[in-house]
Amino acid sequence: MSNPRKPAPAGAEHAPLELEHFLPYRLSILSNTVSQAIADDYQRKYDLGMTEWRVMAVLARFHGLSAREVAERTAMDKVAVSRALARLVEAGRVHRDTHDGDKRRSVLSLTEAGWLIHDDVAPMARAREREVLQKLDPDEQQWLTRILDKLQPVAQK
Amino acid sequence: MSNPRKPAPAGAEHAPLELEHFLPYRLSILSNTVSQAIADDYQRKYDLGMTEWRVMAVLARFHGLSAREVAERTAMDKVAVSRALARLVEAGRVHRDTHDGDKRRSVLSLTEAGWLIHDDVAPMARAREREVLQKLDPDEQQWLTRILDKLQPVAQK
DNA sequence: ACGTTATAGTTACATTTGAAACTAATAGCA
DNA sequence: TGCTATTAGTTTCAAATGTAACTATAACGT
Repeated sequence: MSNPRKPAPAGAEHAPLELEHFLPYRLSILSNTVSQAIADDYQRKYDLGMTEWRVMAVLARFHGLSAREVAERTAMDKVAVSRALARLVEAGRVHRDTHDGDKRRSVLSLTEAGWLIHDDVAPMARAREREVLQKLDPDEQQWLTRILDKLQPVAQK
Repeated sequence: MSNPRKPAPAGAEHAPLELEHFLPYRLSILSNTVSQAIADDYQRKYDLGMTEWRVMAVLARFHGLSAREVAERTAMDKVAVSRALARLVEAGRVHRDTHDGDKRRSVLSLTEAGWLIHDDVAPMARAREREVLQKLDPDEQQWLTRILDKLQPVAQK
């Protein structure tokens, strides 16, 4: 497999973008690869989408959230959350009650079945994360955390 | 707006995932935000999708690529490339020839109109990237590059 | 209490995306 | 040469996603 090099443009006053050094491009590939690797673990096994898994993850931490609160915690929009919840409730993985003083709000929690799935998937997800992080030296890991912390506010519009 | 804290689960032997510290989750939000910020610049102005822009970017650097080679260089799959090219050719932004010795292959290049768009969008994209990077100190920028270099192989399956 | 405005959540529609099947052309090999 | 396997690229169908409109309930101001 010889590398099929192609010549750069003739005139070359065009300053084309070098995709492979372009931050947004690199981030997007890395992000997709990492997320996909994890999703592969549970997608087939439980017929569970990434959005559904994220909803389950926050419901595992916070009891009795409303759909809107789930949306905040997952950085998903309310339509995506609504759809994920519809599937999760249908599948008997999430229980949906109505708030006492406000009939608009739902009160959400994992069911027994939901917990079983969570307790299987969460360790797998953590293990995958570890696999990725172990490609980095400890100091690189720390810098990465620090960098993500700094860029986080950019992401939270 | 008081922070609506909710109690952690009672039993607490479930070890739920803390999404906001979970690498894949953070990467995905950051990646989406950054890419979207850039895409907003050209999406409306030129009715140009991110996939189409990426195709244009590699065609600006490498002349006469085939669709498959574009797919390799953009890390997109061939179906996505095929669709992006269909739109670009239709819009008169990319010229599609057939390879001399192999009638299956296309030989692609930007048209005059394509170059005009490229020369407008590329600097905008670079400027946005700079905006993001300037949130980081110089040493953090260097670490980020180094970290991405190290994780790159993970992403290139 | 009443009309207006805002909020929680769902539904509907249009667009995007992905996987698999398909077509056309080339390559490999007997 | 002729048969089979590959490769380039497109089409098709289903699932995922985004936007806007909609329903129901609650909050607010008078």
